[in-house]
Amino acid sequence: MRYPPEETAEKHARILEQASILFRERGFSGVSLSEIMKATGLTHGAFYNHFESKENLISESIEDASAKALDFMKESAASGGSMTQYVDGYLTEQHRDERGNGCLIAALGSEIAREPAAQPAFTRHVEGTLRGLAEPLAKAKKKNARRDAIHTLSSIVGAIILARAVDDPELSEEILREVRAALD
Amino acid sequence: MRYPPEETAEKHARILEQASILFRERGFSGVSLSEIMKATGLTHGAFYNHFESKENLISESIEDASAKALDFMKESAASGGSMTQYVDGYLTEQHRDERGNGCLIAALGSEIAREPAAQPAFTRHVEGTLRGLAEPLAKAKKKNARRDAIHTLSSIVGAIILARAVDDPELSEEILREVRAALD
DNA sequence: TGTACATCAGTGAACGCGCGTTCACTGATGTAC
DNA sequence: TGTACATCAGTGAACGCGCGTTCACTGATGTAC
Repeated sequence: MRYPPEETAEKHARILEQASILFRERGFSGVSLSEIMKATGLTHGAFYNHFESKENLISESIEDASAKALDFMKESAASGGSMTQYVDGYLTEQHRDERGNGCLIAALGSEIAREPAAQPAFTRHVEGTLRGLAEPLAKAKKKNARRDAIHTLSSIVGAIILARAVDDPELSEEILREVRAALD
Repeated sequence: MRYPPEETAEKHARILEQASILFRERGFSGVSLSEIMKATGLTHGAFYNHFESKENLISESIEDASAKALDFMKESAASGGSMTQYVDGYLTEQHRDERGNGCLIAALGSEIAREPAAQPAFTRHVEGTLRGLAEPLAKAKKKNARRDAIHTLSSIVGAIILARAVDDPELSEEILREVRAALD
């Protein structure tokens, strides 16, 4: 059945959005195309009208999620948000528990190395995030802006991964709290 | 065919070792039991003479790899190794490229949250690593030994994950170098 | 010490299952005249 | 403006494949007498 073009484009966007949420929640191999299509409200067969393959969807969904995340970062920087504010918002229990809508790097970082198709978009995302962190520091005439951005990003990504991996709620909270304190 | 008990125990240990290498290289769902058994020099059917299930193997292999890693850490601390030395050895291109023999936390951290069976052993491993990092600091009468250990572990885990994920060799080296510099 | 039998860690075929992908078919939308 | 046809994004059955797991069978080792 044929559909109006804007409806098709909207479905394409919805597939990308659901895919990027589910991938962050359960990893690339932990989510099937059927699940993604069901979450979009379609059946699995329709997938290939929108994408060439699962690999293709993976890289497009990272591109999409990255663009949204970098836009968000720029907005918050434009409205005067500091790096400390960004860090404090990042290292929260809410972010820890909302994998699907959270940081791409923390959710998929260790799987990206095994998905060559996703690496270019992911690398651009990391570089964009580093620039977003370093820019305000450089403007404030801080020394070592780039180094601080790299170290801060490594710290908060590592901290969220540890806080998510660990079984013990107290240890998990301690990790978030102490890394927040260390970076303030 | 029956085998001498020591031979059976040795095969059990070899399965654990190969599994922990392959899991670190390609993730839990990226490795099949057949591959692990082939790496051990056996056929897949023999697996169930040694383990109850794949889930069971996952948690035992983490326990095993954790014990080895913590032993190594204690030895290097006993022979006078400082935290800075540990960090500098951790943030190397060699460690980045040798996933299979490298840090458990960096290789599997973001997958552990989806493998409940593996969480208890992993949590003990994180706690043990933090203690191994904090102890020398506390002995040297440093303030905030625990906080520094948590922040340092988060930083180096995050840095290795970023350095592995990124496509661009220069950026990858820059991440390792700058986080080393920031922690010295 | 020798014989008979139980044990049990191997082998490899077979199982059901879910996956990514393909395909024949449907029918509303857009286009040509 | 009305009719005839091409388009194409859906549906859902079907494909081959690799997975985790099971099972009948094998035969050297350990045990009982």
